[in-house]
Amino acid sequence: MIRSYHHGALAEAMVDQALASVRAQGADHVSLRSIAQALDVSPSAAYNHFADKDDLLRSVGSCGLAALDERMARVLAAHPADTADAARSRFTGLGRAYLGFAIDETHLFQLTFGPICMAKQLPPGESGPYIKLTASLDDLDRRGLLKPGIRPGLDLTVWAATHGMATLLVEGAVPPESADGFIESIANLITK
Amino acid sequence: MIRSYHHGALAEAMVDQALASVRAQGADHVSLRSIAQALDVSPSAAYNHFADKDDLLRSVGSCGLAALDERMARVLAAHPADTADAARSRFTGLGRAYLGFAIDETHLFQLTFGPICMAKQLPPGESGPYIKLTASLDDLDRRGLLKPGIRPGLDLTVWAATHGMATLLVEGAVPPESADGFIESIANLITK
DNA sequence: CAGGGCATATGAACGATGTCAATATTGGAG
DNA sequence: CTCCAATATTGACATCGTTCATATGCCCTG
Repeated sequence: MIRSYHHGALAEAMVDQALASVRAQGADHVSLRSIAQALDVSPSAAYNHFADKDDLLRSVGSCGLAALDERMARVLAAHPADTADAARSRFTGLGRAYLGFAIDETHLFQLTFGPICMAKQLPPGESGPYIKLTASLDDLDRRGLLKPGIRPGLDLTVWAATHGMATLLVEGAVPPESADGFIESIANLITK
Repeated sequence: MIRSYHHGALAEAMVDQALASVRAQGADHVSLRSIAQALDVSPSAAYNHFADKDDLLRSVGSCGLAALDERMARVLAAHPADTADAARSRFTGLGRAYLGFAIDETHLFQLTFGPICMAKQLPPGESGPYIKLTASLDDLDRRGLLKPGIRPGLDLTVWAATHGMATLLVEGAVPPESADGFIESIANLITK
């Protein structure tokens, strides 16, 4: 089939194209129609695979979350897990990966953690990034590297701090150079 | 003039109406046309006073920032500034005001700190809320209540943390009940 | 192999939106 | 009183998300 009437894998193709468009222009400036046009498909074809434009964007957001998770996974794979120094490196590495994602993939970050995707999606407590954060804090705690008595609720505190810094970076409220210092600052606050 | 041809104060009226609409439905679901219709004015009348829809929304965002600043100012006015205990109360009070604004005025918060308003606006380092935060940290520092050596860069760290928690609250990623515990957790991390 | 059903795509249409150009109205300064 | 500049209107355009009726073709049944 040279150019079959049926596309065959429209769903994936649309997510891919939407992902590229979001990366390039940001979710607000991406139209269903332009995505369809890029795939040589009629605009209404999308509705066989997605309920909404928002439904499609949510799929793109999942890719964003996966991309972030992969960055964090790479950090864990790169650092050995044995020494105590490594425990701290793993923690700061995870933080830098989070902020790096925000800096490198501004638009995708905005979609992934924006209102469209956050509503009606899995509780972030079960997402890969959050689990990795929790595990890293547990690791620090097990080795006695945390300041005493601060472990309860620390997940949320650190997550909020990192996520907040990421949004400030994304909005240009703060220059990218401040990212590393911020991570170091967090690490200094929670470790002895 | 009973119903003059000219409105007379369209600019302010549109900001007021837009503010109300944003509070009710969120900035994404507010249209220029509906605002104009609510004021019995033609849609294009707006363009005598605002360059864009975004330009109008930026004015609404300024109101949001002002509302937040007022909440924080009320906290400072309510707490006496003399005792050392009060210094800590002022700090946590400021944080609670910030999160309270996010919880009570979800939509307005999203607009005020969203991409539309953050771009092309005053650097947040000069905004009322940020200045109040800095002053509060200086106060704690002056009284020797901060952990030693952490003051440099603390503004950014605390701001990011609080702002991050606010966005998580706003997106429903975290329940409102966790707000107070979060503030306490931050205070415990930075004070002796 | 024939044929029919079902998932998939099309096309035209609707209502709404942001924006602009041309025109009309008015209050107030000279 | 007259005329101007500010302000509003009208009408139009392109674009958007979405829906409905219709067309297409692949696979499964007989």
